[in-house]
Amino acid sequence: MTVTEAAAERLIRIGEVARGAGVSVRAVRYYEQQGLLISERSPSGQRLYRQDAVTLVRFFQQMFAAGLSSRRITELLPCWDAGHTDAEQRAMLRAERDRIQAKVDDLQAALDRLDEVIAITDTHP
Amino acid sequence: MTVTEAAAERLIRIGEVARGAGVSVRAVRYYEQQGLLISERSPSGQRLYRQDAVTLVRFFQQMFAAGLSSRRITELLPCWDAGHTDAEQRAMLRAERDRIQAKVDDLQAALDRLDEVIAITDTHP
DNA sequence: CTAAAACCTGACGCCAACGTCAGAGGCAAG
DNA sequence: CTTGCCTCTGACGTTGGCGTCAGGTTTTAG
Repeated sequence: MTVTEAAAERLIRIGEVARGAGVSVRAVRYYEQQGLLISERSPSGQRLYRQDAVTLVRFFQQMFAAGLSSRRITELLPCWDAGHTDAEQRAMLRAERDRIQAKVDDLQAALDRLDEVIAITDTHP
Repeated sequence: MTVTEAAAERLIRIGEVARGAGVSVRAVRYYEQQGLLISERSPSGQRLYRQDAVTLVRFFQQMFAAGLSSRRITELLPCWDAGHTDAEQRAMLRAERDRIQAKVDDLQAALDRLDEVIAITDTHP
């Protein structure tokens, strides 16, 4: 692989991104609209993404599952991309972390209550 | 306390339920509309709840936080109320339990990723 | 008695992450 | 060439757990 080949990375279309990350094409368009993804356009107007977009979309899914909004994710993306962080971003990171931890605790408590009932209903069928 | 006093339990109005459980009055009405709560009515039409409605509402909040829908909760309420469970209900209980467990795992993974970044950004300020 | 606080029934609004439909191009294979 | 799949823009629909406003009755405190 030459340097010029490395520079001219292979670009992929939206369908490949979607299949690769296990989401819908619509979702990928939505992410781009929200500023989470950027794409070049082919002469005919089709979106062309870098290959790491797949990894990125998986990461978005994980953050969504953790309750972060797309807006919050865009605000925190520089922390990954560039390693750049200011005080505000570090504060947001910790706030989100604490929120998720609290959520984990809540879920664990709910889980315990369900397990109680399951134990009871299994011994009284 | 006599038997008749015990039978004629003190009933509370919707505001007391809401304050007691830390939710809005609107939320309590919504729960009733969804079949999660039952109430008698005063001659003038005001809702009168049993005192344990407060505990019940707190429980609903916990289940909502765990991702159960009001519909699902109504389907599982007999498991608490009467201790009655059929095969279908036991299956739902386990399904919800597994779903919550999976969610906990997802959140934990997200938490770990955030902690990674926090560690990095704290050492590279 | 009266004024404030609490309650009632509708009914519309909200938000976020998409789903879905319509109508119109674009692109490789046989 | 045409068939069939992929992609485009734009825009409305969905879901759930409420918030909120309107306009009216009831209860309670002083």
